[in-house]
Amino acid sequence: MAGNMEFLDELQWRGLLADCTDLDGLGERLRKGPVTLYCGFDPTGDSLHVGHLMGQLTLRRFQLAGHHPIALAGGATGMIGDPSGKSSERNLLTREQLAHNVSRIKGQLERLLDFDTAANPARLVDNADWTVSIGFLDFLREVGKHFSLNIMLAKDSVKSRMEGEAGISYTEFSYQLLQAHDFYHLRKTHDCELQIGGSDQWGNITSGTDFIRKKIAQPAWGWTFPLITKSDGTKFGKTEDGAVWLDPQKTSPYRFYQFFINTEDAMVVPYLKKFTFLSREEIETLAAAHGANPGAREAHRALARAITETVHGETAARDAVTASQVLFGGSTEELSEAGFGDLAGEIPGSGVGQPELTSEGMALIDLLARSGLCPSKGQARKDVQQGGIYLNNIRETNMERRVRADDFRYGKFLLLRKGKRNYHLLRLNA
RNA sequence: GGUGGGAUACUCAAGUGGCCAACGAGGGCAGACUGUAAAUCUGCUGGCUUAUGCCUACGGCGGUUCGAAUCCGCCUCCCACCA
Repeated sequence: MAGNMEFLDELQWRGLLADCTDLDGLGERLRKGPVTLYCGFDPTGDSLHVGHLMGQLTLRRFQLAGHHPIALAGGATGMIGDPSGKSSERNLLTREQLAHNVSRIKGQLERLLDFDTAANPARLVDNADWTVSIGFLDFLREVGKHFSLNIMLAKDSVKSRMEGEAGISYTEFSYQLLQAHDFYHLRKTHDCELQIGGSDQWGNITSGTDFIRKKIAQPAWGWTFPLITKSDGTKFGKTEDGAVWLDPQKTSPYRFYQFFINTEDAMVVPYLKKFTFLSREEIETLAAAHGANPGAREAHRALARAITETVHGETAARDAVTASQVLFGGSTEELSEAGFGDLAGEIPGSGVGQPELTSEGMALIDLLARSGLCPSKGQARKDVQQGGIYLNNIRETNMERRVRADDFRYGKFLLLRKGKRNYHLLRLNA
C-alpha cells in the first residue's frame, strides 16, 4: 500500500465520499498512521441487506489500508429507532426481537472483516453494553446538557418530520444523542477517531463529532458515502420479491448473484468501484470491455461474481454461476445430479409420485397446470402452442405430449420451463 | 332533499334486444429480434377433458322476451348541477 493520502484519493475515485467533516484534516491525520474507525448497524431486521453492504465494505477497505475497524451493532439504538430517512414513526421492536436480530447481524458483520489479523484485527461492539446501564438523569446531565435544541431541531431528519404530517416522537428525536454518545464513548475507550456511514447519517455523525469536541476537545472526523441511487429513481436493493438480504437463507447466493447480474448498464462501472475490491486497472479494463461490447456483459459478470464471492464465499459464488448458466438457456446435459439438487433450492419445485406415471405417462398440459407454472390448462395449451414451454430446456410444441419416467434426468429430475425464465423442477419420487 | 349522469373483464374504455366472452388502449403472458437490456414487431389474454359444446361473467335482486350487458321495476354505490 502506498501513502495514506492515496487511500483517501482511492475512496473518492470509487465514489465513496459524499461528505467529510474535515477532509484536509483527516488526510493529515491518516498520513501520521492508522486510525480506529467505526460504522454502526441497527438491528431493525434479522438480517442486513445489500443497502448495508457499503458500510461494511468501506470498513474493510480501511482495514486493508492498515486501519482499525469497529463494527457496531446497535442493540441500544435499535430500541429507539433512527428517524433519518424515515417519513413516519416506527413501531418499537420487542426486546426479544432485538436480541435475536443483534445475534444474527453480528454473524454477518463478522464475515466481511478480518478479526484474526495480528496487526489490525476488526472488533465488534454492541452499544447496548455501555448504554443500558446509564440512568436517565445521568444521561440528561452528561449528554443532553451539551446539545442545543436549535441545532437538534435543524437536523434534516428532524426538520422534515416536523414539517410533515407524521410528526416525530420524543423517543426518535433523542436518537441523535444516543449515536453521538456512542461515538464519544468509542473515542474515549477505543481511541476511535472516525465514524463512517451513509449520507443519511450525516446529521447523527456530526452530532457525535460536535459532542466529542465540546466534551473532551479531541479531534474526531465524520465521513459519509453517497446512498446508492438508481437511474430510474427506484430504490436500490429491492426486487419484486423484496429486499436483497445478506442472509443466504433469505436470499440465496444464486438470487444474490442474479441481482447484480441485472445491474443496469449505466451503473455497472460505479458498482464495480463501490462494491468490489478490484483494482483501478482491473476496473478500467472491464469498463473498456463493456464500452466496446456491452452485449457480452463481461463487467456485469465480474461484478456479480466478485460481490457474491465477498459475501457468500468462493464455493457459493461458483455454484451461483453454474446455476445461472443452466437457468438461462444452457443445456441440462452437462448438469450433474448434484447440480440438479442445487437447482432445487433456487426454483420452485414439486414431486410426482411414481404410481402416477403409468406407462402412458402424464399429460404435459396437466403437469404444467398442476405445478403452477401455467395458471390453467387452457393457458398451458396456449403456451405450448406458442412454443413457450421447454422440457429440460428443449422446446416442446406438442400439446398431446405425455411425460414418462425416462423424461426425468437421472431418473429423478425434470426441468420445466415457461418462457425465458420461469422454471419448475419436477422430482420423481421413488 | 330535487334533477341529471354513471357503475362493463387486471385498469381505462366501447357496446343500447340476437352477429357479445363482449371493439379499442394500457397492463400481463408467450414468440421473433437481442445482451438474462432497451426499443420494435407478432400471437394470446374468464374457466372447463379444444368443444360449430358446456359453465361463469357487463353493480345487486326481480321482471319483460324465444332470446338481455343492452328494455322495465326496486335497491346499493359514485359523479355533476340545483337547493
